[in-house]
Amino acid sequence: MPEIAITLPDGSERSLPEGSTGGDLAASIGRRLAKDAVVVVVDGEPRDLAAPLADGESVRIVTIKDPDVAEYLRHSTAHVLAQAVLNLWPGATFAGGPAIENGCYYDFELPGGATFTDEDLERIDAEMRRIIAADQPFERFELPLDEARELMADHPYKRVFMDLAAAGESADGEVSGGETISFYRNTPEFVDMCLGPHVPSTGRLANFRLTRHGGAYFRGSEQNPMLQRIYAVAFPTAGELEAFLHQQEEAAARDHRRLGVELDLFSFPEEVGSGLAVFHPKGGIIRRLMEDYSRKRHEEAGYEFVYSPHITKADLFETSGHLQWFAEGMFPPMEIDAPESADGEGAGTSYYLKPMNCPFHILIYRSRMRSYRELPLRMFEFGTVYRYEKSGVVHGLTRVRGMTQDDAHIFTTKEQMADELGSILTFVLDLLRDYGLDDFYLELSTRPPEKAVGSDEEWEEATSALRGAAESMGLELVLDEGGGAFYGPKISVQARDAIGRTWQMSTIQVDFQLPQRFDLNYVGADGERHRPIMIHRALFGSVERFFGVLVEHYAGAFPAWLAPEQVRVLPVADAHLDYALQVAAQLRGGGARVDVAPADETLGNRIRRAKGEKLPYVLVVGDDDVARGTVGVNPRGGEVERDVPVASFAERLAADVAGRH
RNA sequence: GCCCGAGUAGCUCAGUUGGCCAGAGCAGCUGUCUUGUAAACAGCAGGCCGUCGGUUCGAAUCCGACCUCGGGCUCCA
Repeated sequence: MPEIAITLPDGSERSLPEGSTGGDLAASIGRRLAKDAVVVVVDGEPRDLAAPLADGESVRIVTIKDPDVAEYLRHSTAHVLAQAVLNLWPGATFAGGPAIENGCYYDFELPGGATFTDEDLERIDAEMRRIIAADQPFERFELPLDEARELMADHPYKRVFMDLAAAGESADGEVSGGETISFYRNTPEFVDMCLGPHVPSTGRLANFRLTRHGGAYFRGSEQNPMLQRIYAVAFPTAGELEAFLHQQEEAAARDHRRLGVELDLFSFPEEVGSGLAVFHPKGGIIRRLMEDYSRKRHEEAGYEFVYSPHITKADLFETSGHLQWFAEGMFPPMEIDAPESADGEGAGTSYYLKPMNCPFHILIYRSRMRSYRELPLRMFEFGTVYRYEKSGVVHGLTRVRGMTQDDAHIFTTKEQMADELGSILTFVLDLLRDYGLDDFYLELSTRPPEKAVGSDEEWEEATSALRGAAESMGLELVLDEGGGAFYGPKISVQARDAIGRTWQMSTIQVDFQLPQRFDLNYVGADGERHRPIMIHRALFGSVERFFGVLVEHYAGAFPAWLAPEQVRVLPVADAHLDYALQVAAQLRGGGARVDVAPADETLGNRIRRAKGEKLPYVLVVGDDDVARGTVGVNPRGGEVERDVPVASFAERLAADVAGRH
């Protein structure tokens, strides 16, 4: 029998009979490997274990232990999900079902426009486990386009994918544009169109959980019908699934919406309106400290502070272009002196709530002639803006309709731009670190393919300046090709929090458009007028959002410098109250935020309350302390210490605050 | 904006197929207790059952609209 030669990743060669598959290869190496093999990667291309190998190919066997394997498991899990739904809902049809981070989803259309319920997920889960227990094989086959369309006669969305691919357009990875269409068959009844590869059989899939269901537009467009999507998470091992679910629980316990209520930080009164927050006194302390520190650092970094009103006449946003491009995201206008109240003479004036601060800062710039000697000119404002976010997107403090941006606009010459971008980025990252975030990556968004203002040279110059600044930070840089706004490229800073979630924080955006629209200029050393370049820069993004991120990052346990109440002094009995008040006064004299909880309740209960409120320090004072001038220190997350002199505790607290711990 | 779900006391939740006075725990208040490190005891008070309309002899419960919240899609200048 003729043999083929296969190269393995370690460079060694193996001979196998012609027609051997990846599975045969694994079996020829070892029984254990054959059992653990999931797919093979042939000359860089993933394939099914059952696909025949050819002479001279390089093959890597992907096993259950391989980090790449999750993607295949997830994709195969999606097929099982689809089969389960089609089994349970005769007449249902299905659209796309890709693997995604941590799992997969599948989109369906149920007969009669039905939707899924939570109970349905349980039924589907049970059916999926039945399919997995049956250990159905994934069998690949290919058909020419016309036969493929025939096979999917009952599934119009699948045929849309085929047509898209045939027309050379993106089919969302569901099908490629070749001569034939590939399918996978699990049972005589269930076939799904798919590029593959898949695990050899459904028995390999066990560690999944259905998580959510909801509506989703076909191919993500509001123009298309809404399908019903089911999400699953899936992992190679039960341990990974458990770990993931545990992490989800941990994240839920940190949810700033929940902690905001529990810790009495902020609320969203229904009477005020959706997406409009009020900050309670404890949240107010944190917010003020955040803002104060930011102001101090901005002042040191050469920013000048400006202020602007919350509303303005429509003209300003006509000039800026906001009404042309973003009117949908703005609150509707207030009509002042409308025609009916002005005896029909003349049009009324429209005032808008501002969605951005930049036009105001531009007017300040333009209020007089500017010299190159003034540049870079850095204007900073905690500017409150209002955006009419769509009703379905408002979410806690992270997506609101009224927010305060820590907004700065920097006007520079073209020559200064690169240096300025570098120092802004350094400034931003340093400041974020002071707030306790220290794990970042950067994203560079470049010119969008279609609409864009500014010349190619300008884009190139600004983009490379941004890239240079980003690279000099020594951080991971992700390219977001074509993801920039039409008016200029940008860098966004993504921060990973204490449990590894990423949040988009600061953005640094170059703007070619507004200096033009407002005809900004400065007089250069040559006596000629030149156009400045404008950089938009927000560090927190919005104070509200950053507040929410910090709540989640710290799980509500704010470091001493931000904690609303840093210390609570608990007298053991009434007899020790005077001493407790004295200790509190002494600490307060050093600038600490201290309260005393009198002995109306048991000590244990007062400790419990203070712990629930996540105070950095609880001090207990009794007879011994009164006698010796000491305190008992019960630090958050630490061991109780007795007989600590008040002065040394005060020093410790001061050190915490100074070190932002 | 679209699809699904939910709104009962400050918070977390019970409230059977529509049937008198709507319940609990925690929090709050008042007493008693005076305590050395995560829940002392007793009592009191607290709700137009999200809002408006409808069905009904009768609505927290059924129907509709609206508001708000949660999940998903789209969006996030």
